[in-house]
Formats: sequence, C-alpha cells, structure tokens
Amino acid sequence: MQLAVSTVIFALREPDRRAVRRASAEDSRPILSLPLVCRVRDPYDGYWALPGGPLRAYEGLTEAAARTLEETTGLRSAYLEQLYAFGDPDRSMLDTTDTTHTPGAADTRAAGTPERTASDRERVVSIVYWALVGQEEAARARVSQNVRWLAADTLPTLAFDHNLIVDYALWRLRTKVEYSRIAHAFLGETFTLKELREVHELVLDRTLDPANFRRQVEASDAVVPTDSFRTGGRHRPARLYRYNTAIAPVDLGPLATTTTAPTTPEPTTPAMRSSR
Amino acid sequence: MQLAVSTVIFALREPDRRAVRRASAEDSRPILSLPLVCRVRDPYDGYWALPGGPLRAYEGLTEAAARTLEETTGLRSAYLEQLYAFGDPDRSMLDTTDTTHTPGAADTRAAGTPERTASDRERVVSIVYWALVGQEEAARARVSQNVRWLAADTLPTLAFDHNLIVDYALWRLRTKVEYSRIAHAFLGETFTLKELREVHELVLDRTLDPANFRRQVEASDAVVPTDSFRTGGRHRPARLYRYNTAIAPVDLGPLATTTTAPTTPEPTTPAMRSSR
DNA sequence: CCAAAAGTGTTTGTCCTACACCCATGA
DNA sequence: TCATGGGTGTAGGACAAACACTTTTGG
Repeated sequence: MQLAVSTVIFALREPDRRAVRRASAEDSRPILSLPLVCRVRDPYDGYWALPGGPLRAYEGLTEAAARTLEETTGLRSAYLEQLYAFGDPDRSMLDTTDTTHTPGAADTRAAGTPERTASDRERVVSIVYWALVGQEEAARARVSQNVRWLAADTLPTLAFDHNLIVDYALWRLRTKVEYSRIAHAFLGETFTLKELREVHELVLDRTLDPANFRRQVEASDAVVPTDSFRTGGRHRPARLYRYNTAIAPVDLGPLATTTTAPTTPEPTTPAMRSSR
Repeated sequence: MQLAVSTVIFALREPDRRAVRRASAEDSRPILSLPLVCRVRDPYDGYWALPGGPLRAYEGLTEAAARTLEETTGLRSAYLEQLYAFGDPDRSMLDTTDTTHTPGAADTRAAGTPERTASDRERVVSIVYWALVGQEEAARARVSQNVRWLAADTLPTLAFDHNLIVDYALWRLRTKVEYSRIAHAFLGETFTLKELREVHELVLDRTLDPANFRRQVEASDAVVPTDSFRTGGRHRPARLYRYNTAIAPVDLGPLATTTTAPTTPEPTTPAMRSSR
C-alpha cells in the first residue's frame, strides 16, 4: 500500500501559439490550464498525469502538496486546499484501451517522474489537493520536457483516474468561485474590477453584468480600493483594488485555524429563522 | 506509516436516563449523538476515540468506513460521505495534559478495539468519513461495554485530534443541512413535515417557521407526499412524506456517479447571468 | 467630438420572513 | 366545544437581474 499526494494546479495562461489558430484570430484571452507530468513507467507509460509523489516521513499533507507543486512548476500557489482522497482498490488499472491521448507525449518523456517508485500494480491511495496560481507567477513557470500545461476543458485521456479527479477539481473550483472569494488568487497584488470579473467569466464560462458584479463584490468586502488607477486604455482609468486579508477567504469551518487563514466566523445565511 | 479510516457517526437518540435530570423534566427531545470507542492501548489509553481501523488490502475507502460502522454499532448508515484526510506528522502526540475526559472511561474498557495494531507513536494518516443513521436504526444499535453514544455538543476530551475532527464534521453537517437535503437520513422510510422540521431544528439548534419550512421543502422536490397520515395526536392528522429518490441527494459533482447516487445534473444557482 | 469603458441609478421580479387565518381531529 | 397542531394566504423587505444613464479618459 502506498500513500501519495497529488495536486491539481490551476492557472490562467496565455493561449499556446500553436493552439491559437483554431479560434477566429483575435480571441486571445487566457485559458484555464493545469500542468501535467508525462509518465515514464509502465502503468500508463507515456500518458499525462497529475504532479505528485509519495508522502515523506516527516511532512504534513498540505506540506507535501506544496512541495510537489514547487518541484514540478517552481511556483508557490496563492491558494491550496485539500480536494479528496481517492483509494479504490482498482484505480491503478483503469481503461488503458482508450488511445486518444496526445501523440506527442511519447517523445517528451524523460527520467525522473516523482510519482511511484515501488513495484507496479501496487495499490495507491492518493490524497489530492487543488491549487490556484497567480498570473504573473504562472508566467514564469519552470519549463521542462516532461511537464506541460494543458487546457483544463480539452484534456486528453490521462493516467489512472486522473480525468475524474480533474473533473471534480474543476467542479469544485467553479462552485467555489460562485459563493466564495478565491478568484483573486488568479491575479496579482492589485487588480481592477474588470480583471476580477474576467477571471470569474473565464472560470464560469459565461459573461457577467459589470454593474451587478461591481456591486456584489463591493458589498461582500472581498476587496478594498486603493488610490491607484490602471491607465492606458482609451477610456476612463479603472481603480485598482487589493484583496481584503482581514476576512477569512473561505469556509473551512473549524479547520480554518489549522491552515493559514485568519480566524473569522463565517456569516451564516439567514433562512427561515425564528426565535429560540 | 499507517493508513486508517475513521467515521463520525451521527444519530438522533433519546436522551440518556441519567442525563435527563439536568433539564426541566419534560424536555426529552432527541439529542444529536455519536458512538465512540474507548481506547485500551497506550497513546490515549482510556480516552474515547472515533470508531475506525486500518484500511484492508482489497477494500475501498467508503467500504472500509461502512465496515467499521457496522462493526462498532451493528448498523448501516442512510448517508455516508468522505469528510477529510488528516495527516499531520504530530497528530499522534497531541496534548495529553488535559484530564477532563470522562472518569468512567477506565472501567468500561475491554479488549478488541479495532483501531491501530502496530507499534505506538507510529505516524497515522486518517481518512475520515461522516455518516447519518436513521432513528429506528439507531434505536437498535448494538450495545457494548467500550462503545458508548455521547452528545455531540458536550464531548469530553477525545483521543488524538478527534475533537477537531468531530467539530469539523458537526460544522459540515450543519452547513449541509441548510443547503442540501440530507436531514431525511435521520428519519425512517416515511415521516411528517413536522418531524423533518424538528430534525432541522435539532441540528441547527434553532426554531424554524412551520409554514415557511413546508413551502421550502415542497418547492425543493426533496420529498413526495404519500396517501398515509400520522394520527394519534389530538389534532388534525399530518400527511406522511417519503424521500424523493429521483433527485440526487447532494452535490458531489462528478463524484456522484461513483457513489450510490443516481446521475442528475445539479441545478445551478442563477447569479449575475448574461448572454455569451 | 467620438468611441469605449468606468461607474451610478432605477425598475422589476423573485424569494424569504413574519404572522394572520382557516381546517380537522381527539378529548 | 375547544385546544392543538396541520395547512394556506398575504403583506413587507431584501436582493438580484436587466438595462438606461452619466462620467472620464485617449484619440
């Protein structure tokens, strides 16, 4: 039995030069992408897989996720949260029959995938994290021959059950963007409300009303205005905002104190309240 | 390194005869309780702990949770979901200095706690599940000398980090009751809306408006009316309802297909929608 | 001046809350 | 018949969606 920690790393990246031809030329908005590692061992040899590796003796789970994130991309994430533990006995031997995986995978493989060192077919329980990386941070991601960033919604067949895992992480990201305040993790230190809205639009894949978005964000206290403005467009400059660190970013309940988040009680949604 | 699976099992149980004296006599509503196992080994010897045990070679994680649940209580749960994986390196050696744990614990211990068979102080990663058990099911729970049901909100100091785990499970239960439809799992096959409302009130610890609760539940399609009525009170009989199995009970996203839930797309919350 | 995006105001509809009110039953 | 809870109606408030409108810049 092996215990591994893997991470689904999301970032908004400029579209690849090769892939940009498909669209109508000037649609060059960032694309929700994630880095994958090409396997060089027998189970799923040549397939892409999530970055990860075995848990070391004296490190915590979150620590291990941050470490593998740094090892594969050279980056630190602005947001890191546990996703789910996958441990079905047969998840090492799923359908290899599907051959729709990227053909270029075979020639990019190299030595040193950190995942799985023991004998094959051994059972692996994976504790999976998901992470968000900022734009500037993602721009200077380490390039490597067997690490590649792929678009999240047009993935090939991945190794093991990693397609299911990415789908679940995507679902969690989209769900959480709607009710929590994590979209800023995709941006830099300061940002305009238009930029923040575009992150929401890219993640949720639909347009949002600028006026209503502005009001909703301002009412949530998620951001605080600065005195700076973003100029350069041929229009009125937009005010820059900064993420409000005084409020807990997410709802982890009692677990919020054990992570990096400051302790702040979550506002309860009023619903059918009465006396008592 | 050990990998264990533990489960936080919730049920609404009649208050204990001994504990009923504290209240003003006729407040005998059910109490949110969970079964705990008394440890008989050195780390936290005599303390109460969550039921669980090592993951077996050929069983899935959910399978292991259901098995330990059956082994400690003899029951099957109406709801079972993964909670979190706890794996900090130092969580086997937390504060033993606190001695506020129940004094009667020492004399109820017996041989055969299923948890942890290897040498002490070894690192343990626990994948924790949480479960809901129906009222009738909970009433015929197996009694044992080193298994006892304790009230969820007045727990003593538990072994390891199990207090934190129970707090988190409680928070998840309360959060999920508000937006999902899991409260029926505490009840039997059929139930009145008053009974379902009382479950919500007990879990959330506040009263709810009966009229609004009725409308909200009926609008959510969570239950379907039957032709039977609950008679006996000196008032108009109440219609019995049944849980609507045609709709997925919770939001597990892509993971819903891997569990027992039928495949039904989750209705998205409309918010700031526009064209595209 | 004009185009374009920043930012504000306003209407409309929907949902929740509180609470008044009728209905049906057992004693 | 009356007390009790089952079940319905409805006015008021909060909030989101849609969209008209004003403001401020670059060309």
